[in-house]
Parts: sequence; structure tokens; C-alpha cells
Amino acid sequence: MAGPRSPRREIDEPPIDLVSRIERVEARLSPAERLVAAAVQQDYEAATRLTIAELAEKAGVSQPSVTRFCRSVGCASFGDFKIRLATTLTVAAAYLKTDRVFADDIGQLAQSVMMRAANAVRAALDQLDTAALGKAIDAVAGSRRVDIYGQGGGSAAMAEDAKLRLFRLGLPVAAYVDGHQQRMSAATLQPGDAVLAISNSGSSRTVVEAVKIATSFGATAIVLTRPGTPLADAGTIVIPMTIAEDDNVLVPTPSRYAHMAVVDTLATGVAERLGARGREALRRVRYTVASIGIAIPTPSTDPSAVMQGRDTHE
Amino acid sequence: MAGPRSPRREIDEPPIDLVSRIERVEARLSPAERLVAAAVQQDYEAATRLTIAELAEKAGVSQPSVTRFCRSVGCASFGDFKIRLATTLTVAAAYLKTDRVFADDIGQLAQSVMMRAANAVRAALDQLDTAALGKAIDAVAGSRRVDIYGQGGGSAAMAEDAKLRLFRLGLPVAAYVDGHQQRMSAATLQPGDAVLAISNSGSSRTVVEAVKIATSFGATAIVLTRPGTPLADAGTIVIPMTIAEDDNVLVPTPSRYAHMAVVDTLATGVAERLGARGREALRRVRYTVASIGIAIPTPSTDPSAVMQGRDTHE
DNA sequence: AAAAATCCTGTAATTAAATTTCAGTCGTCT
DNA sequence: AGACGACTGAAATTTAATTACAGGATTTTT
Repeated sequence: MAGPRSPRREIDEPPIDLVSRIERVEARLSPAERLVAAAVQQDYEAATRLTIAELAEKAGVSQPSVTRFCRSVGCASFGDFKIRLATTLTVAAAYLKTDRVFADDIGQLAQSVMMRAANAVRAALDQLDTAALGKAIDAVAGSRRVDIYGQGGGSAAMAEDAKLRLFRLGLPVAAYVDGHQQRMSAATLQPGDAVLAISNSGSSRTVVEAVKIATSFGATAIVLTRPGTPLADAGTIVIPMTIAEDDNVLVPTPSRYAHMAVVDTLATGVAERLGARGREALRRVRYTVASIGIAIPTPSTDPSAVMQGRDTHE
Repeated sequence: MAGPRSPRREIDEPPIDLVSRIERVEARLSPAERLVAAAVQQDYEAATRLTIAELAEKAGVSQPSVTRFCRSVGCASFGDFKIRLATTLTVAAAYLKTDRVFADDIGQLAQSVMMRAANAVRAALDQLDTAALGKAIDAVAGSRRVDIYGQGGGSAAMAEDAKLRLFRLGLPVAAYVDGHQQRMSAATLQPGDAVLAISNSGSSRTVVEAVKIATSFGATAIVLTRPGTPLADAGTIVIPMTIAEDDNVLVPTPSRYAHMAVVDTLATGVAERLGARGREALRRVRYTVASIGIAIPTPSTDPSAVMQGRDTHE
């Protein structure tokens, strides 16, 4: 019961976070493999103790299908799958192991929301294309000017945050969350400039257009978005990131955490790439902030002491 | 080469921490088993990937001796041993917090950054004052108008994000990241209005002043900050949150993740409190966003279908 | 001091488990 | 309509792990 139209999935690299990996590739799995995924998801803990025959029976498929499933999620063998799953579960448990047991509704709510957030971060780490991120770091570190585009509920604030992160490194950076401004700014870019576009859906029309304009003027477009989307197609350097959204419209999207984590990594990478220059710029920013009246823990005439201050970041 | 005088070890209960268990029973092991223990201890990580034959060869003993070793340390089988060892190692790794930033490898860098992010979220959950958050939810849900204040690197973008979260629920909300605007807006507040102030340091002078102005006009001030700070003292409802900052100035502060998680919880709580009203407002926002041209998965004249769309959030 | 007892250890056999091979089937494209 | 391509499970094969068993060593007992 299948056809040849599906392009057949490629071999994935070993997963860091098996749980999020399973969720992410689920759509690409064959029917039998999806049954295995469902059986595993029903009780992850149990899956680490089952044999291949038991899991096959539970899923209602043949044993080879289980092996094939393991390969599809990036594991070398069934045994490898079990080890990785056990590791993932332990990590998840360690991160969200709160000693507290929440009796009240608020606590339950918080646990649910924050678990989603932590999962998004783990998912980001699992699927991070480090090669692409490396290129992005190089591009930003070597650019004359950086424009950041983001739009809508999920990405506008992340674009602003990204701006601040790079601004602190002394880079000439601007963030645009408005379509017109994005396009106008994009038209002024040149080769040697960089664009950072953030969008979970990858289908924000204005952002896609602005990116296309930017690349047409020779700028390097770094896009952080879902692969296979218009935005991903338009970018020069694509950092693919697939974060599942919740059907419940009342729940804030967890993709923001993933995007922020990637941007933080990018910013840290750029900071190290810039080396002394970035360090000096950051020192100056902190020193200036301190001098205009934000309280700092240890007022001092020695700028390096200001730099050491823990709370000067806001 | 053995004698009958050893009292013979009893069956141990399943170990929680295999590494310490091995050390503890080592003295009671037989010579061949001790060789296995040494081989395992030489590289725990590798032991989780080795087969019984490989481990036997590495230890210089027979395969049954490996099985016997596993039983001696409290595991049911070699497979059980491997799973437990992997689990133990992961727990150990999770508690070994990487303060060091690895410059050489992008993956290491990402892992470091994202671990910090996940830890911040966990820390937020650990110390969350659910009673205070509950009061904050009530205050926001019952307020006529909400002002959000945040300033500087850490909190400005979070304030913007918080604005979007509440805006989607149909609340009249505004965010101010500038000191003058904060004070000006605060002076127009009345009883029945609410303020949400976000600051990790709790010492941003303009935010503290604006909060004081707001409360003097009768508004309810919700502050998300470190306890014992000027801002915490100025607030009506204090949600205490202490997130340690990194000494390394090049690393973005993880407190943003914690604040965003708390705000998400707050927004979700408000959404539930508002019930149908919030739902309807959110539906309208989404519908409007869709109708002005953002691509949506399933274009439809039925508003509820739009609401179901997964990617309309940006 | 010699014999018995006990237990440790490895070889070999057995059993269990996982993977590969292969053929059938179904859907899609030409 | 025919052919190709992919998915699936049955069966075979290979690999891995456990059990059974016997040799050998050391200490205790006689």
C-alpha cells in the first residue's frame, strides 16, 4: 500500500534528542514506521526495555519495520535506538525534574508551558545545522552592516532581541518588523552586507520579498526558518528549524524559544569570531550604559570592573 | 585460581547510579569481574556502545564473565546494564554544568548556550511563586488597560513579546522600553489599570520610577524581577525570579528565557480566565491577519477554519 | 599431608535477538 | 494498459547473549 511518488527520505545524522527527532520526522515516515512511532510515543520509558519482537507486536508491524524505523530516525540499529532513547529521556527528566509538585492549577499550567519551552530548545539543538550556522557566523562577523527582519506574533520580538544581541558586539545593526521598512531597507543593501530573517512559518510575504530584494542587491541573506518554505528558498544561508505549533490557539508558540536559542548561539559565535574587537565594543557599551546612570553592583573608575559587573545587562 | 572462602555476594537490587555501584561492589567482585569493571571504568561512554564480545575482549575475559559482572552489579542482563549505564552517564553530564564556552566547535557552542537556556527555564519553574502569578493573572484579566515596561538588553524585547502575547487576547496593551515614555504613560494610569514590569537586575532606575508613578495613581503593578531589589520593593504584586548571570560578557543572558516562560504562563492563564471572550478576540486577530495577505495553509471563508491554521501566528 | 569441598573460569552449546534478503503487492506515472 | 518504484512482511541468515558444563585452583578438613 504505497506509491513511488514520495521522494524517499535521506539518511539523517545521529539525533541528539530522539524524542523531538521522532516528532520532527514523523510526517516523512512510511505508514508502518508511523505505527512504530506511535507505539514508542505511547510510552517512551517502556520502549527502552522492550525487545524488537515485543515492540513490533505492540505496534502491529513486522520486526524489520521496527529496524527500518530506527534507521529513519537517525539511529544505526535497534540497540543504538534504545540507548539514545534512554539518554534523551534522562536529559528531559533532568531538565524538568522539579522537586516541587504543583498542587494548584497555576503550577500545572506553568509546568505545561515551560515544558514546551524546554522541549523547543532541545528540539532546536537536535536539528541544528551547525555547518549552516558556522557560515552564518562568518557572514555576520564579516559584514559591514546587518539588517534583521521578523514579523508577526512569533518573530518580531525575536528580531528585536537579535538586534540587541548583535548591537552589543558593536555591529551596525537594525531590525525591521514592518513590511515597508523591510523592503526599503533591503533596497539599500550592497554586497558585503548581511540580512538575518526569522520566521517560523517561512511564509511571511513581506519578509520573503525583502529577502529577495536584499539578495538581488548582493547582500547575504541568512534565514532561520522551516525548510521547504518560500523563505527558505529565498535565503543564501538557510538555518533550517522545524518547531511544531500547538493546535491550541491560546498557547503561545514555543518556536520563539528555539529561535532565540539559535540567535544566542549565533551571537556568541560572532563574538568569539570578532575576538578582541567585539570584546572591546561590548566593554564600551557596558561602560556607557553604566555611566548614564544604571545602577551597577560595584561602581568603579576601572572600566574592566564595570565589565565584570553581573547585572549591567539591563 | 580461586578459593571457597569468599562469602559469595548476594543479589543486589537494581542500581540507580551504576557508576558508584560499580565502585562500591568492586572489592567484592571476582578477579575476572574486576577486569571487566576496570575495562568499563576506563571509558564508560564506550561501554554503552560495545557488544558483549567486544567488552570481553577489551577486558581480557570470556563473554560469560561479562554477563556475570552485569549480574553482580545489580543488572538483569548485559542489555539492562547498557541502558542503565547510559542513563547514569547522562544524569552525571546534566549536572556537570558547562560554564566553559567552546569556541572551536559550533555544536559545542550551541550545546552550551542551549543548556543554559533550558536550565533557566527549569530554574524559573523551580522558584515560581504560583500564588503571586495567580494574583497577576487575575489583575491582568480584570484590568482595563495594561502597560508593559522593560528596558535594556535583557528585558526590552521581552516586554515587546509580552505585549504581543496579551494583544492577541484582545487586551488594550502597550509596551514602553524608553524611560520618558514609561513615565509619561504611567502618569495616565488609573485604578483598574495594570502595569507589568520586567527586569532581571531590578535596578533599572526609569522602570522603578515609572512603577512608583503608576502605583501612586492607583494602578496595580506586577513586577517580574529579583527579590530584594528596588523594583521588587516598588511593585504591588511581585513575581520573584532570580536567574544567575554569566560572568562571561560575550554570552547572552539566559534570564530572558525565564522571563519569557513566566510571561507565557501568565498569558495562557489570562486567556483561560477570559474564556470565551479571549478566544473570540484571538480568533478575530487571526482572521484579520489572514485576510490582509499572510499566507495561510487552508484559505477558507469559514473563520473557524482559519483559526485552526497552524502557521497563522506570524 | 592428602582428600574433599567449593567456587571461579572458560569452552562449547544453546537460545534469543536482530538484521538482511527477497518476493509479493499496491499505487502512481507513462 | 503496462511498467516502475516503493513499502511491507515472511523467511533466512547472521549476530549476540545466555546457559550448561567441565576443568582447575585454593582452602579447609581429616
